[in-house]
Amino acid sequence: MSRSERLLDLIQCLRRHRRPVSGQTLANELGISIRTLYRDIATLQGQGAPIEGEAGLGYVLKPGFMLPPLMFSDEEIEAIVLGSRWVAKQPDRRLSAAAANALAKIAAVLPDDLREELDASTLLVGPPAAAIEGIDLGVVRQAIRNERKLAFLYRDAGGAASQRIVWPFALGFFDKVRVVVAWCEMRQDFRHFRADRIAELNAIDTRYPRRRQAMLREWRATIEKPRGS
Amino acid sequence: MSRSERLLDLIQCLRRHRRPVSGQTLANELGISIRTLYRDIATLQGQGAPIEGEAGLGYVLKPGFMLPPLMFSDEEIEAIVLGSRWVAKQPDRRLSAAAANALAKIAAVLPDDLREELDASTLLVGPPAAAIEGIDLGVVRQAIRNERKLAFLYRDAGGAASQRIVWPFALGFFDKVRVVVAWCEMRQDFRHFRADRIAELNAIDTRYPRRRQAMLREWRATIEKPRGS
DNA sequence: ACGGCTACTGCCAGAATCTGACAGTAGGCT
DNA sequence: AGCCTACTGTCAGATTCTGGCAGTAGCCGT
Repeated sequence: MSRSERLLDLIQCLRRHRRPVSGQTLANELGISIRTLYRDIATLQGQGAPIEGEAGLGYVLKPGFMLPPLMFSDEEIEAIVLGSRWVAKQPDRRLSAAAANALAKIAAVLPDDLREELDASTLLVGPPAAAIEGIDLGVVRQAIRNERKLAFLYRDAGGAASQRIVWPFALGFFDKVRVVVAWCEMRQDFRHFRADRIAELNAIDTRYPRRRQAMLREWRATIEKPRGS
Repeated sequence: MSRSERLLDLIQCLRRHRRPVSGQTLANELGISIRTLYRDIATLQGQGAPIEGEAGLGYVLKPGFMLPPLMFSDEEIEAIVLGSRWVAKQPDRRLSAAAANALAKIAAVLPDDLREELDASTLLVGPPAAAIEGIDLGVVRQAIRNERKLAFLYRDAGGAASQRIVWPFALGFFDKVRVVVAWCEMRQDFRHFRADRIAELNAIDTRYPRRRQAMLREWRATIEKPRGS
């Protein structure tokens, strides 16, 4: 196996183990000596891979995704750029910043003439959906990722307000509104909450008792065979 | 310079030259012998790069973008995936297919557990903006890329129809409608055309006399200091 | 404070790979 | 027919990679 292939394999190995791994273990998995492993790690770090080693513990790959070399067609890259621009205009600040960063990273590796074409690109996205949301959707996304409960004050369509504790598992992006999809403890059922009607949002540190993916599947089943509308 | 770096350089070289380049030229640019160049080309082709060589002509890189290894944070990859999903739901069939392909390519290189997370991802995009456009926006995008004229029948807000010949240079994606931005030969001015009011679209094979980017800049200047609205 | 585990570096000889040169085949272009 | 080019095989020398050894330093539990 060539060295460059092995370096990619090494990243995959590090991703498999979430906890710190000793260099010796990695060397065994790759079939190389410990000395060579140290050299490989140094090479990867030199190329910017966020690998951390601590004496007495082992190596960890800081969260992040290393994409290996990939081929995209013109239209595929156009699609990615257009999509990222759309996300960049969303009101969710953290996500929008992430989209802008991703765009910058992609632009940075394109040759000059193509970068210009992207900068002055011909696919434009309309103005941000001017939904004024008082809450930070980043909190919601984090709660979803970590399967944590959320508490907030909800003002429904009629104007009546109620305090809710919910188990969030999805976030929907519609034309004008963003919707938190969650299990509502009060109603004991799946409910959708428009982000612009949520106030006093607080993350609760307790994990909710079900798996996010299972809830998502169940919820999908209920909306895919609708009986009413 | 290490071999793997040189391979990336080789791709950049091929991208710079749009027309076929002889192997000898490339070898000179990279400072290697012609024999080694052949080996490098073979290696790249083995890794899937779309390089074509023809005897008597030279090498061409088929259009497409090879992205070198890139690091993205969790949120950046979430942003890219969400954006691509949005594009995948757009009515422009070719672009939407491209977005789906790009998503598949990204998913293919992620380790299993992360791929699952993406598949059952928690960021959803609402139903496609149900604008029924009778025309193929792919034709418009291609005309923009190649700086070619377009002819179509346009029905304006009042219902009056007129035959137009325009120089398209941008495509705007708004909440519900897509808008072609172009110089209108009839009005001798910049005009916006809603895609759902365009009929009998035909690409014309003649190039329009101005540069797309210059028109885009000029048009931007006119809308950034609006006097009316 | 101690020993065990680990990350990390410098060094060196053998192994593996890469490289350039030459010779030769085959295909496109004028 | 002649020129340019892509491509392959072979081989010796240059380059790089690799594994083992020795040594330094940091984290950990006892």
